[in-house]
Amino acid sequence: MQDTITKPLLKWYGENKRVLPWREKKNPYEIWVSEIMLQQTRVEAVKPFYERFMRELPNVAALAVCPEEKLLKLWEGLGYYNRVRNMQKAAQKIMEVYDGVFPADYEALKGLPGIGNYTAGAVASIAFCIPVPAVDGNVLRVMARLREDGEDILKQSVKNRVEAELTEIMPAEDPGAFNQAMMDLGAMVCLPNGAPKCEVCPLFDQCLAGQHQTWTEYPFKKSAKPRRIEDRTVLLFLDGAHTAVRKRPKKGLLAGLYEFPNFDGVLSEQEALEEAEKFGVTPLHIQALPPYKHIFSHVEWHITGYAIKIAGNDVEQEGEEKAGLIFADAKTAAERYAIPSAFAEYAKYTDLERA
DNA sequence: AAATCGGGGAC
DNA sequence: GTCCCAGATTT
Repeated sequence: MQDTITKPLLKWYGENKRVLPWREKKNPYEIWVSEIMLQQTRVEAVKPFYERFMRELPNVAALAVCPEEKLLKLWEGLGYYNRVRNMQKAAQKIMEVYDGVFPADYEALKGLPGIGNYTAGAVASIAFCIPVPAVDGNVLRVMARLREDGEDILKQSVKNRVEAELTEIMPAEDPGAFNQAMMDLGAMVCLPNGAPKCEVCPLFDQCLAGQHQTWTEYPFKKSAKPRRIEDRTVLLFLDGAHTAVRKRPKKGLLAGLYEFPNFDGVLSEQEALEEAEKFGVTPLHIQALPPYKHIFSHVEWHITGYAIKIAGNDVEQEGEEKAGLIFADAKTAAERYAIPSAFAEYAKYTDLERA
């Protein structure tokens, strides 16, 4: 039973595997960084972030002591920002508890912040040749189709069962290749949307969904709860040289990142001007900006934007803080502060008055 | 078990 | 619009 899957799979992998930056080397740090970035994130999206991150922070020691602002800039636009904060906590733990050496142990890896079953399996198998499975969305899809298993793949019980099944058939020689082969198969052949390429699949002969052409039914996922919609109003303060940003709270959505001042609900021009005055600036003119819809996983922001020209003498110096706002040159702000996409959308209007 | 946490590409 | 991506953590 084992060979009917592993043999053709590994043969296919040897001939078709993708060339990826993190596959060139096998040191645990490089594997780990790639796996964290790849959580819920497509390979093509990760590539440029990975190259830059490895250049700036080439080892555990460098990551452990990196200032948070720099860390967030390196992650800016990648999303799920707790990933990088957890990664730094893990780096610090490795320095302190493991004397700077990555633990070559599955359970020890799972004990590091941000490393769950999947990532522990991936790092253990790829970097340390430990025969443990790495079950991600690709693997769950491949397995559901192979078995025509209609259970909800989001259920923990299903993940546990798939892990157990794979543990039985894992080859001891190169478990990393086996795990990556399953994932490459899911990403390149057993496609999530549209028709899978069953005609080139090395596992077609043992795939029930392939044989019965029932692949549209697998994997099954309980439909997600609809996102709630929130109205927000963003204010872009402009005095000809500066714009205003502020740091978001330490917890919750986009924690610790920077934003343009914004408010719950849809503010009228009058209300926006009143809010502006509370910051101690003198609004001279207000202009509506194009509305923008930003979609997160579980919430959707419908954003109303205003550009508000303020008196030039409101801001006396670069980087000045005033009522919780940081006034800075737009270009400087972009270089210094991590601004997530929802707000970066409005950064393109910072030179509005010069137009 | 359900909710939270980003962003973007493919259809 | 929908789906889903080399998921983990908190509630």
